[in-house]
Amino acid sequence: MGRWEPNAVERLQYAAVALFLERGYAEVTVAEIAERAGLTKRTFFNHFTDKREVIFAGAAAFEADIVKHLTEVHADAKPLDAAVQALTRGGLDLTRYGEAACARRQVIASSPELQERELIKMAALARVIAKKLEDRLVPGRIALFSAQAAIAVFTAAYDAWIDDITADFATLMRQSLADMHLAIS
Amino acid sequence: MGRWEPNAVERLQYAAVALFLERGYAEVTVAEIAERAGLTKRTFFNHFTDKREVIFAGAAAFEADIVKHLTEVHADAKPLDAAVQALTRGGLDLTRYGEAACARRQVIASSPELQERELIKMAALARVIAKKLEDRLVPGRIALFSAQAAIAVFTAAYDAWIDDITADFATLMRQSLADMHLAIS
DNA sequence: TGAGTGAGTGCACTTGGTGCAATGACAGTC
DNA sequence: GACTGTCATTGCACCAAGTGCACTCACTCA
Repeated sequence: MGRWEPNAVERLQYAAVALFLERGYAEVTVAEIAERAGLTKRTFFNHFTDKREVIFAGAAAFEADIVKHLTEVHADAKPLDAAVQALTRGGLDLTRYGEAACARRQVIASSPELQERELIKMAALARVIAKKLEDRLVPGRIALFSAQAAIAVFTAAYDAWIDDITADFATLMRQSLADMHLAIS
Repeated sequence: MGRWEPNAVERLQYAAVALFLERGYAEVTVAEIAERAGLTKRTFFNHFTDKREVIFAGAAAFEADIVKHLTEVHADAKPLDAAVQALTRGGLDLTRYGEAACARRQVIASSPELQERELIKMAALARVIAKKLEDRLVPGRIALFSAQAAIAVFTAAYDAWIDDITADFATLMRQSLADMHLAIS
């Protein structure tokens, strides 16, 4: 593979997921990922700030997608409902990448280091959602609680969807939200 | 300081917090922490699995404390109320260590790495609480949502208490819980 | 007094991660 | 066709986190 093959980032992500599935996150070195992608360790760190990040490169796009959906939700929706609607639409966008999503989820589930990173990405997403809710004049703490609850609803629904990839994601979200209401009531 | 001075773990924790406050988490090496504690880097890693963990050594005790309080909550309390009561009592136990808690919080707030670790500790605590709620015959997903909501309530109240260490923690928890109910309703 | 225990140590090693200078494929310009 | 600039990629040296293993040595107890 020549020095100037295109799509270095995609090749690194693909190689990383494949190797993590084969041998487990901790057993794979960055040098091995880079080698499989026909690149070097130095190039890996030009594209990703650390080893975990190769799995979370899509998070920024997902966050942007959620924010876009959130701006399109009817202005007088209650904050929790607004956040849940945006996450439902964002989740539906994700369901296009079914098999890749499963592989990714499996890798994350196998490594505490990756779970840490996922939690902080979700926490950051919650803060962004909360900020957008504040733009709708929702008080700060109510906005944050709504966003956090919506993220919890989304995470539960997404896990359920990974368990049965043929299920309808919007339905899973409705069920998850109903359970959240039962839990808080 | 001789080789057999007692309280190696406490000395390492104390040295770590002091150095992190002085120069920031990332700028301090494990070797420096160990040196200030009169020990070596190797000994540090005999006591803590990694550099972050020196800040979270108390988490296991806190978790055990919460579980104990939870078992003492009246059996027919609603799951969210049960979890919130247990976390309120656990939080009150924490308020004894006021100044140390502030320093710790400040260190964590200054480092994304430490925030990641804190999030996973809280997520683990939520799972433990959820499991105990399931022992009360609360359905799995309701239990998890209740526990996560209670943790969110606790975190908000704890942050408020750090802002004003003279405030009554139980009152802050009540206010935080009320806001959570407003957010979900 | 001598064996055993266990906390602490020294050392070599792997791996994640960074700074810096060099390379070389490509585009555009004269 | 030579010249120039750009930028992804690379090589290299280096630091710090973390580990395995053998060793030391203060203390205990028979």
